[in-house]
Amino acid sequence: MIHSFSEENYLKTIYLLGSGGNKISPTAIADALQNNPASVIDMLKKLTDKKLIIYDKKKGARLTASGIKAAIEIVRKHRLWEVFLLEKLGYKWDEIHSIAEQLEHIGNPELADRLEKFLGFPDYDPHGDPIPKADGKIADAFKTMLGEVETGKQYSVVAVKDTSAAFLNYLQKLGIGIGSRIKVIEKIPFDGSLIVQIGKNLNTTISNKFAENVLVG
Amino acid sequence: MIHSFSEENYLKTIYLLGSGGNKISPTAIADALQNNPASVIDMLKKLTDKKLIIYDKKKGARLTASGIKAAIEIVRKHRLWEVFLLEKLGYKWDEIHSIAEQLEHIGNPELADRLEKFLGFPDYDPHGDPIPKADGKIADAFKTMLGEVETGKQYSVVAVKDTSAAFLNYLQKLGIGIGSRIKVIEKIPFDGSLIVQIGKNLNTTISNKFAENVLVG
DNA sequence: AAATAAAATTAGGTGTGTCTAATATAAATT
DNA sequence: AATTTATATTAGACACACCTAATTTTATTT
Repeated sequence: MIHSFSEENYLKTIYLLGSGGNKISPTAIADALQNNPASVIDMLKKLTDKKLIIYDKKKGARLTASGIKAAIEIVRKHRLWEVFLLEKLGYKWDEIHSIAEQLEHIGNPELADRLEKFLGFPDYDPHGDPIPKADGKIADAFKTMLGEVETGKQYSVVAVKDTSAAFLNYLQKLGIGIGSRIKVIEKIPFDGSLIVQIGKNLNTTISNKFAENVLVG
Repeated sequence: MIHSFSEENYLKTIYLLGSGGNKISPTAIADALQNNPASVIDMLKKLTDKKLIIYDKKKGARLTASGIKAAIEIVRKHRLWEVFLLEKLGYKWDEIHSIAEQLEHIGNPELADRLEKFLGFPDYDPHGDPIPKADGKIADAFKTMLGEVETGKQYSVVAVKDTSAAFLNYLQKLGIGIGSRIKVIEKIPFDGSLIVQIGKNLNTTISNKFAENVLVG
């Protein structure tokens, strides 16, 4: 089954809104898609006809099995392309999302699998979101903040939350990137500062605020 | 200036048809695009309004300076993505074109340059067509058939023409891929067969037909 | 419960890019 | 040159995905 660019965006949006457990209303979708509830209703009808969703005014929109399958494929491609853009093309964290929103719609049956292999089967994208596997299985969202990990244990940086230039520059200065090995040596109770070990560099002190923006696993 | 997916396809088509030196008529474009001359006329009007082409019934369609610039950008992206798909994702020669037709429309100002750098600034795509540089400069089409080269001189395989499974399997069996070093030792006048040296393997005999489908430089 | 506010829906319309069918123009053949 | 054939063009229509404005339904206040 082939879906249009636009249909794919609706499926993805419904899927992502659904993970929050909330009711997926036309207004919620319109809000996410930055368009009009009337447009959403039109598309909900079309997706219902194609048996990709079930829509009920009370319960909102819910994906059918084939709708979930299609949505996960798109999310999978999106997150794989994000890894590619960051790791291979050197884009910054805050630039990859919008490009991946285009790339996720490229259609070829083998593309996701080949890309995944080329990237070394990454489990998480640079924002810390799990990359669905070819069979549709998805790991738990991996979102442990550096500020919350156990002292003395070795972790890998899997993603960052802030995308400001100031933050990214500071990351670079500290020599932290995705995949960097990091260990919290000591937590300072007074202000939540952390004394950490980054790779081989011993005893770097970082602020609480900084630690909240680094996701590790 | 941002152009639609469809406009980009017209610009690219006009550009590629133009390289043959022929008059670019609405029917020729419709033929290349597999659509209707009436649709083409509509689009020619739009492209004329946008000053991307000049259309004259007698002379056909011709790209303006800005039209050429836009077209070359698309061709550049197409050919870079083809290299990526072949070399990095391991697609076969005959699979990459249709995927690149989609990828060429991904819009981001830095994408072509970053991709080009990642691929090591390739000069030709896997079909032997030159990849336009960032400044729009394009090398001569590189299309010397193995059957026409000088005896005794070392060449590199830059592309292949045939895309059949039979041909590609045979290529693999002979140990020939893009970048393979090849030297013609002797040409047999009777049937045009060639005795060649592939890499370190001495004295492999290949047919005339085979040699016509291997492009070297 | 009535009034008000918010959300869902319908009706009708728009731009884009396509189409078919009809007509006009140009080219080729006799 | 007249006829036939091919090409170019116009006119009108359609699917897609969106829009605004009006209406209905549902939820929230009072």
